[in-house]
Amino acid sequence: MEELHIIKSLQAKTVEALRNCYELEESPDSILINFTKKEFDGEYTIVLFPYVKRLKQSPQEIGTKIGDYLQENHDFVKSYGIVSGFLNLSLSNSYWHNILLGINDADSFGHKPKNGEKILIEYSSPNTNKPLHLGHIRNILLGHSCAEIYEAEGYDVIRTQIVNDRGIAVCKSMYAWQEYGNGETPESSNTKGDHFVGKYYVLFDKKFREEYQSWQSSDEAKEVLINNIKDGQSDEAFFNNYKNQYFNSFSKIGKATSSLLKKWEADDAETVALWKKLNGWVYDGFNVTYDALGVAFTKLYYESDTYKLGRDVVNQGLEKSLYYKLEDGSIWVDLEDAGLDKKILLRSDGTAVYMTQDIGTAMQRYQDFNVNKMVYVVGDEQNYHFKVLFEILKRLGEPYADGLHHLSYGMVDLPEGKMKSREGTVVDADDLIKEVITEAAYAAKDSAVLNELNDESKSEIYRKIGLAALKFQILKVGATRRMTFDPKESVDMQGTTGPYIQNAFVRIQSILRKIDENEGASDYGDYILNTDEIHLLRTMANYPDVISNAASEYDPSIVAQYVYGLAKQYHKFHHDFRIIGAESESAKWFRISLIKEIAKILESSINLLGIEMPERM
RNA sequence: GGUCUCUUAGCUCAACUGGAUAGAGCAGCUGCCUUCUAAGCAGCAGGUUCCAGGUUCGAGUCCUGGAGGGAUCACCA
Repeated sequence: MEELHIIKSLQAKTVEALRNCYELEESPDSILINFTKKEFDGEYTIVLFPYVKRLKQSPQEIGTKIGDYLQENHDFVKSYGIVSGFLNLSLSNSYWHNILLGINDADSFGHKPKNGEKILIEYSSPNTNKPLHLGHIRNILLGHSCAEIYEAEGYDVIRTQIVNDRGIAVCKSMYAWQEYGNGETPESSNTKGDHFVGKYYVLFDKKFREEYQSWQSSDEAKEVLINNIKDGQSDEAFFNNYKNQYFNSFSKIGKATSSLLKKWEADDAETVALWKKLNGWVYDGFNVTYDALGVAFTKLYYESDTYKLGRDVVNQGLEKSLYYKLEDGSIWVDLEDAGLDKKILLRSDGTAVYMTQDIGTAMQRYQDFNVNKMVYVVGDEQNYHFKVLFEILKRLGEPYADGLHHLSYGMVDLPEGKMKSREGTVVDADDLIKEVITEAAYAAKDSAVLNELNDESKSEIYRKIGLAALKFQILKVGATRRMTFDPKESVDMQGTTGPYIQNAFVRIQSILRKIDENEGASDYGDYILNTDEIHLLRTMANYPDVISNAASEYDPSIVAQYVYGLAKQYHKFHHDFRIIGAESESAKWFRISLIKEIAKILESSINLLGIEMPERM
């Protein structure tokens, strides 16, 4: 369906015009074509400035020549107008009819055929010691949406995570549960598993602080204080700083926790069983949240499996003298010629650091899936880490090194400022999901349409609407941007929101339900489109490019802006024009096929954001 | 302090990657439901695009300097 690619086609015709009129060879991509501003006539605008100097003619002259050429040689160009340096083209009525037919014929308009390429996308990747929060939601939605977008673009997509299931944090929950839990379980306490384990993580912290507090008045503490305090430092400031050292050197429960970690690393059966039990609860909890958000994964990677990966690769790098070894045995890579620093890859005791694991994991994934592209959806606080990782993989000559991308998204702030777990301002994912659904139900309480439905259908609709509000609010913001999330706005259902878009779809469905399909569409080929219809078709025809653009930018907000724009255009059209009661039979049937396709594109594009359409609302 | 990054209407965000008079939503004010779903539409008001220079036909967008926020500079992950 090349004909549907209006801009590409116009670029090609413009190249042809420049060649035939001026013997000027231009590449199609260099021809700048925009949507015509609404205050001027026309649909597409060719920017003429670039040729003014080279052709030594005025924009008026160049525009006239190209305009005349296009009009004479390509009958789909109906007319043109020149305003300052812009050549505005109007396309013919039959051309727009063909566009609509083409969209209708397309199997799944906007989606590209399989291109045989694979892409792996890593997202979510939580720690297993506390429940998911608002920050994870942004991560998950971005990752899931990118996966959908790449699938639409023709890729095979592997959705994955690296679950941070090991380390001292997990052991804290384990210790606290063992010590204070009295055998309590998520079932016995009727608590979601991740929240249950998170409770013990918090409890650990509380117990530790209590222990630390009382230790501070001991003789031992006084001695430490006298020997280590800096001039001018208050006792309080000293102890605040000393927390980690206390944990490692003096704390009873700190020692107990470290010993759990050592036993875990030594594969102690009892410890591993405890670890598995708690992590199992956490996973049960996470899965509930993933289900609620409608996301799933192809394969999960666990740090407990991968944390030893990468070490032998480091030794290989050492042999190729990509890396060097210090006297203490630690191994480093020097990336200063790439504008980066020196980075440790193996500790002096021979154990791996985070970077090493990531090298090993990337290789593992390549082995597992033979992918040429890998995307990491990780917050922008790790920008430097990924620069280094990608540079190292490049130097190792990994075959996928050019296909690596860090989808670096900005942190989510609240109107009051940053989320801080210490101050209890972290927005819990499950609470938030529940809240938006409740709010959607509340907003619908007076809806005559919905009140006719049974409870099950109603709550399904509330779920779709509430999640749409939440997801759209997050995804409409450019992925790399830091964003402010106002919970009050997330339950807003008016304006630039998910429900606004759903409503456009629902209004179409409502009309289509009233159509008697048996009546049969009369031929509407002679129907003369009005400006609003042409502009709708122009937006619709742009959908494939929007997907491609969103994919190459790794940015779902491009799709979000698009689908909002289409919904907005439709709402106005719906308000201004009658469809069933149109002024003529041909207008009626043209509009019916038009809105059918609008509905399909609205649904298809909002699905790329992980949002579902209700039939009624 | 070094490096990276951000700053657009009262608030939250756009601006097709250098193109026409910088656009939406929210909040505020005003209209429009016996007519296909008003979770809608239309209107009013709101701007020195942080500041100062530079590049060119043309700058919110590019370059330099400055101000203010954020991130990061571990043998943590």
